[in-house]
Amino acid sequence: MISTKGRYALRVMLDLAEQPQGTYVPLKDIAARQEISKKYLESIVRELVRGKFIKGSSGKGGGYILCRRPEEYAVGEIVERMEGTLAPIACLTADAAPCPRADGCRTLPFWRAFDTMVRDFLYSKKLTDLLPPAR
Amino acid sequence: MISTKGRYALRVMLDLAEQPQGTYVPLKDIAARQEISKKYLESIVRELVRGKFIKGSSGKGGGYILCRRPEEYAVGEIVERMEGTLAPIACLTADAAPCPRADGCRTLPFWRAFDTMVRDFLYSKKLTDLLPPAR
DNA sequence: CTATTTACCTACCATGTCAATAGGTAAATA
DNA sequence: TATTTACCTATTGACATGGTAGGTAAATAG
Repeated sequence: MISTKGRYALRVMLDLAEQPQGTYVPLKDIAARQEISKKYLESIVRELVRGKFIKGSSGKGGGYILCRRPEEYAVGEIVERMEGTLAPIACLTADAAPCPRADGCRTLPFWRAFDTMVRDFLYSKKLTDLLPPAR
Repeated sequence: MISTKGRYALRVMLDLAEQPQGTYVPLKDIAARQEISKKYLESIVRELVRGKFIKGSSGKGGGYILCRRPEEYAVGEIVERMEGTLAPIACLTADAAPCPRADGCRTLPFWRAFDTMVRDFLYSKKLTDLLPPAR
């Protein structure tokens, strides 16, 4: 299951994509629109900043803004960043120790195929694919 | 991430599918072959019995046996049984409370499409698809 | 220069799940 | 009767989840 971190992050990104571009959007407003605790969103948004997905600006008139155009974000990279990995099993994470049973494992090729399918799907979808068509 | 419950259950089912059909296979042997704690496997196997995937027989000469032919099991039903759900988000579980934000939710249709793709994949794969071709 | 607004940071916490282990009882066979 | 096997309940330690509390730093408006 995708945790709230990944799901909320996606909603924040979509919220930003729907605001007038080029202006900073205060987290307070995002929290209100999305009906998510602002305090909790802070930790999520911080991670998005670290991942160079969005940029923050302090002080009056500050807030957050997208670093790229909405169509340049794949849903997969946002979710992957927040969840730490998209791998369905530990054996397929980037830092997984080589498994001695891997050679004869009946399930490994299956999980690999599953992993590939999930990644292809999530990385093929862009932020704009989740937004209403006309502006 | 798929938990060990789902992954181990799949390995147990495949192990049974690879043994001579029609004979009861002791859990001790499965645990040894799969290198999984027999004690832990007990809880997994119990769930498989409850789900009518396998059948147990006590006493000497006892063990576990498949209820159907290997090609009649979808991987998805095994994993779904063990994990409780295949849904990627809580909103899409069978017992989910209706969400008041569902109508305007930008992400719900996306997660629904994701869910459908995952289910289609997992239910299209049969046990025999994970086994070596010739016997 | 002061007040306000905003981002940004560290620490903490309650709850639940995961992955087991411990220690049995019941059933079937040799 | 002894042995083998399934089957059952309870417990545990570690960790992740989904937050909250209470600040500091930066930027702007007045």
